[in-house]
Amino acid sequence: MSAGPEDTPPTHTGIPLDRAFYECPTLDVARGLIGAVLVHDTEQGRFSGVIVETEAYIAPEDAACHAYRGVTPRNQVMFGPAGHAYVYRSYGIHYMLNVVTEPAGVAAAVLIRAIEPREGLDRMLDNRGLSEPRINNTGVANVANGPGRLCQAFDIGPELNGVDLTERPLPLYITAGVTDIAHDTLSIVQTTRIGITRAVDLPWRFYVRGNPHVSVRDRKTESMVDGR
DNA sequence: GCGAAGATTGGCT
DNA sequence: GCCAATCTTCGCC
Repeated sequence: MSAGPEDTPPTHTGIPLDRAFYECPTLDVARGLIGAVLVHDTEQGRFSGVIVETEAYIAPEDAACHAYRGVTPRNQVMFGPAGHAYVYRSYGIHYMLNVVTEPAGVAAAVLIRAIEPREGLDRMLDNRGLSEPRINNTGVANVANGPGRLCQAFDIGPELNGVDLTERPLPLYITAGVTDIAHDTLSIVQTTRIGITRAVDLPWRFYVRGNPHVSVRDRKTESMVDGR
C-alpha cells in the first residue's frame, strides 16, 4: 500500500536506547520506558508497540525481587550489566520480559507489563490465538495487556534471556517513542505492583492513565489529584 | 533430595 | 470472583 505521511506516522526513532539510559536508577528507567517503543525483529517480520505499563524490581531491599536472596542460576542476568533482557518462565506457562537496570553488581530490572501494538498486529493476533483485536466491556484491548500476553504476542521466549538490547545484532531493542503523545505530556500513574505477595505496598508500577492496553487500572490512585 | 510457591492467564460459577 | 493449569526454581530437611 502507498500512503501519505499522515497515514504512516513514524512509530519510533529506530535508534536503540543506550546503556547509559538503562544504568539510571531503576525507578527512573521504569517511568522513562513509558511511551518508548519495544521492537522485536524475527524471521516472520517485525513486532513493535508502545510500552504503556512497567514495574520496577530492585534488590536487595525489595522482597518481591527475584534477586532478593542473592544470585541464582535463574536471576544471574539481573546482576550483570544494564541493558540486557531478563526473560523467565512464570507459573510454568508464560514468559515475562524484563530489562536489566543499574550498573553491574546491582541486581534490578524493569518488568514490561503491557504494550499498545503498532507493527505486526496480524501476527500478534495469530500468536495470541485471537481473530480480532477486541476491546471488551471493561475497556481492555486483549492483545498485549499483560506480561505473559505481550511475550506471547511478540514471540518472546527463553532464547532471548540475556540478549543485549544496546548492541548489534539487536533482534530485540527499545527506542525512544515517536508516538502520538510526547512523553512529557503523558499522564503517568504511579501505584502498587500486581500479582505479588511480598512488598505489596511499594508504589513501583507505572502506567499511562486511561490507556486501554494497560493490564490493571487502579481507580483509587487515578482519582487522586496528581498521579505524577 | 523434596515440596511448596510463583512478577499469570483463561475459563467457569 | 474463584480456581485449575503447568513446571521450574529455590528454600529447607
